[in-house]
Amino acid sequence: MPELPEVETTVTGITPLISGQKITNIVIREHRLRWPIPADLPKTLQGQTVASVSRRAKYILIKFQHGTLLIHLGMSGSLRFIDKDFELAKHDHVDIIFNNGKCLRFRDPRRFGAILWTTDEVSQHKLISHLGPEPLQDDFNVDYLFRRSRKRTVSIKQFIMDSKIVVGVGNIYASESLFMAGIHPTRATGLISKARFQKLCNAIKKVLSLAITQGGTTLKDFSNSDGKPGYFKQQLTVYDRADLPCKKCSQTIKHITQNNRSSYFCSRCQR
DNA sequence: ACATTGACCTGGGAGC
DNA sequence: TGCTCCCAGGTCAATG
Repeated sequence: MPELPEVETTVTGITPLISGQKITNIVIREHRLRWPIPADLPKTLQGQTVASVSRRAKYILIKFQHGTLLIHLGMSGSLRFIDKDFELAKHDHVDIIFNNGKCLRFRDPRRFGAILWTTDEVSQHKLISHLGPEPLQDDFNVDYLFRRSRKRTVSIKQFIMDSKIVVGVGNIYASESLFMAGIHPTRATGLISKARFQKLCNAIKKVLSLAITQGGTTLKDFSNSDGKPGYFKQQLTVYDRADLPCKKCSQTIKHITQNNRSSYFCSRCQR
């Protein structure tokens, strides 16, 4: 269930557990993810020590002396830190095994995720180089957002979900942020005032950082066999609340489809 | 450069 | 029970 907060939580969770640990082996049971897992990955990483763990957009970056492992969780991926002999489940595609008997296990039923190796500077990587700023950093601000928005005809929801504009705003948090900012999801991006972009920018930062806080409490135990699906559901103000009353004004929440993705909004609170 | 659409996968739930 | 259909938290590649 990975949006940015889930990825961030995963990174914070596994960092102290795998940093400085030496890989003894990598077991790949299924190579066919979004792109094939490199067949020589076990050979590449055997005996190597984890130098650092970080995140860029929704990519988990595990750095070694001579390169970086890029992991993306796609729609249904997860990483768990467990004993290497922990019972295998369906869709447990990859084990990264450490010399302390522990294991980072990648599970991904839909196989939209990715595990790739690069020896280049990560920021130059094909999947990373075109990405926009991180939403929680200072270069994502109203001036930037307003400048990029001019002459754009797409709806504001599509715009904030465009990773070239800003990374990490997935379908849930797009709806949530637009509600908080009081902006209708179909509104044409190029016609929105700077004042409203200020609200939107603040909302995106607020919604994501709040969700990260929540994720940190519910997913903190990475040795558990299972994550907790829907943990954020109680916090949602509009997402997946079609036909339910708006938490602010009681108006019925509406559901529409934009570019084949669900959008939820309150037609009274959002204009 | 921008906008739109299809593609990649499996699983779960609704409806019959 | 079982079938079909639809939906799902992502994002790249191809096309106009």
